Amino acid sequence: MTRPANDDATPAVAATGRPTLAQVAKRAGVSASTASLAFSGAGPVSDETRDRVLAAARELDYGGPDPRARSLRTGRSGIIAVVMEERIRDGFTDPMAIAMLDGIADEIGAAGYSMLLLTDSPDREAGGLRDAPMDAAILFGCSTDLDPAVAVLGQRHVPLVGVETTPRDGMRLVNSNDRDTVAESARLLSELGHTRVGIITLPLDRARTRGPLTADRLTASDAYTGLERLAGARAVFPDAPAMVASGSLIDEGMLAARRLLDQHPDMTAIMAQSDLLAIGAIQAAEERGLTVPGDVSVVGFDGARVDGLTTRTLTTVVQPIAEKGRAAARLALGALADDSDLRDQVFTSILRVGDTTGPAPVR
Amino acid sequence: MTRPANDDATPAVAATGRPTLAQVAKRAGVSASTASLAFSGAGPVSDETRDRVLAAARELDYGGPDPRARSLRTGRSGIIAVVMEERIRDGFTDPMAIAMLDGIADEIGAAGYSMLLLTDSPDREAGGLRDAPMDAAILFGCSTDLDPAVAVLGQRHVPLVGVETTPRDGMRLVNSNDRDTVAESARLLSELGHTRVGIITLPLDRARTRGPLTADRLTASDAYTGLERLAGARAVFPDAPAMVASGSLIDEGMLAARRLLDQHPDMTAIMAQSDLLAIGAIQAAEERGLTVPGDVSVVGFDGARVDGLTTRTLTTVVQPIAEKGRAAARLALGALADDSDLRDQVFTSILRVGDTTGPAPVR
DNA sequence: CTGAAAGCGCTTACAG
DNA sequence: CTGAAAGCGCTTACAG
Repeated sequence: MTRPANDDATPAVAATGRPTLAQVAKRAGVSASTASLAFSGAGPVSDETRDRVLAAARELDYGGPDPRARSLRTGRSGIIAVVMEERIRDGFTDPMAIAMLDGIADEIGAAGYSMLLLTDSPDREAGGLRDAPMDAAILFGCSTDLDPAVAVLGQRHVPLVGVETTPRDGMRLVNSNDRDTVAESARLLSELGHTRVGIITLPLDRARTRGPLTADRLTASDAYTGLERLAGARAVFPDAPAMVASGSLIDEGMLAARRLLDQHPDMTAIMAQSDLLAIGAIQAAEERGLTVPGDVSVVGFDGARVDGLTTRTLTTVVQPIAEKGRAAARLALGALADDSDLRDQVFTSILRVGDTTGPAPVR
Repeated sequence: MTRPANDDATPAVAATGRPTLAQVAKRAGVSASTASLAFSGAGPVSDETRDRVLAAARELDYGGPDPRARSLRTGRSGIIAVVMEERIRDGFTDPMAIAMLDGIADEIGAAGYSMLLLTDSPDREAGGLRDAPMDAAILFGCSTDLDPAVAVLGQRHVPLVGVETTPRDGMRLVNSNDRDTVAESARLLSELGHTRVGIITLPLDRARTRGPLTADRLTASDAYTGLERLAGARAVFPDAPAMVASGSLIDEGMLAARRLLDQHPDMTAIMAQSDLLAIGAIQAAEERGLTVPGDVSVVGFDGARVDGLTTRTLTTVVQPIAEKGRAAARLALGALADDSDLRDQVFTSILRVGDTTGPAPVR
């Protein structure tokens, strides 16, 4: 196997240092078009020719067509961005976020796309929302303050899909009927005789401020998920006091429940906006000698398996989280394919009664 | 403000449907080069000209230069890939993975780069490792079976950084001295009089097979992290029985510890390869009436705060996980900048003695 | 089945 | 401070 001399006008090495398709074609003695076809399989190429091209590629250590050039030419980058509003650490603290991401990755990967993880900081000078290549974007998080990101991406004409967000022009939506299902779980409590009920909410602002939910904070918030679930609870218990957590964490649930129980010692039920918060609430109740559900009933939200806690079955709302992720991905992919029957999707969550709710105690 | 008529040869609308820089330049009455400069700020442009260009962009609803074209021209995509060997759900179950990703995102974002999340399936037809645009890649996970991914990426001439992986040609490394620190924690146990010690390891194969660690499984495994930590423990306790967990989870720690304690009722200490596994081991001990550290000492690894468990301080090895992520990102970024003082980095983890270890009980 | 040509949308020397 | 020209590396009609 002697290597043919490099005796042509094409530069021996591209500016980048990597070999190019043109060089491979030349060495294989075919045109660039044929070489391209040999790699993509998009057109008819004889086996013999294809072998020659692939051999030449091997000899030149060519790793395949450059995705940058390809994406310019085809108009597709093969990238779907997932935009979260917070740092990775915060966003992924919530197991629900992971599960949803998993659903997204699943569907996107199957379609040959990759997932770009972006943080919502439109002020950042370069990179990120403003500059990253993407064919579509999925926005999610705890749903506060998405507007700047939407503006930047909208101006770039990137098709947008929102998960659990306020409806917006030109943005497809994936939601679930949280408000209704939470109301249903509130009615369950009501039927069990509970009247003094407390609420623990997800973060309601970007700063994740912890503390009692005042009227001011309520009007100032646009955290879709938290507000929807709150509305569901208050549809049944209009005056229920609420404590805002700074994240979906067991520790936060404990903190919030302690304050709730301090301020309202006669409280007989707690509605938490996530399972982790609910577990924290149970721990807080138990640490002051209250039994669940004997003295206090606790309702959660999510229906996730929680690592390390196999002892009890939470009364909770089970949401199809991975399926929501998959639906968001399909919507994003569909927007690229100009799929005309793209429609907003509303998923149904289901109330699952476990062993953490019971009749209100008679005092 | 009347809009000038479109009276030129440039097509009114690009093939993609989005306006182009050329159209903006034309409308502003400047050359494409000047328009480009107005956006990038890379050269001198008079304020007046820049304003005209930006105004034209606004009128045409131009969202800024197309990243695809830019990246072809500049040779940079602005993307750093992070490659995990498993599905998102599995990879991110481990809070350590999240913390590291956070460190990576931090550093990458500050440099104007974005993070592409890839799963290691080199067999996938399109997309992913083979086709996604990227300027460099960081590989991590529980470190099994990275070779195919490395081969694909290497052939594409993508600079590679491995975190906790076996050294490989042409790949920068970020590691920590796990083996030594685990050995140190083993010596602590030894000095406390423990001789019958059990080990709970991280997954040792891709399938995350759970169960006793046999000689066969040991030789078959190439899970860098787990093997290193195992070697540290066995340096002090050569014959310590080990149980392989299928993930870094409290539940898994419980399962493994139960089996360990069943098979070796006289065991007085358990070394777990993660804090979550250690917490599970504590729960397993306590559920059979053993006290920690009275009857059984437990050592962990990671030094992470675990949500919902504020009651005790684990004896563990604290590793600078986010810092490792940042270092990996700097290495990747450095490779792009042809930074010549790029060197493999070895971090130091530190043994932190908590309240889960004590003298071996006299029986 | 193969090749010649055009062009995706930009940025960067270079000249003025 | 501004413009004309070249070219990044591909893929896709189109013609043969």
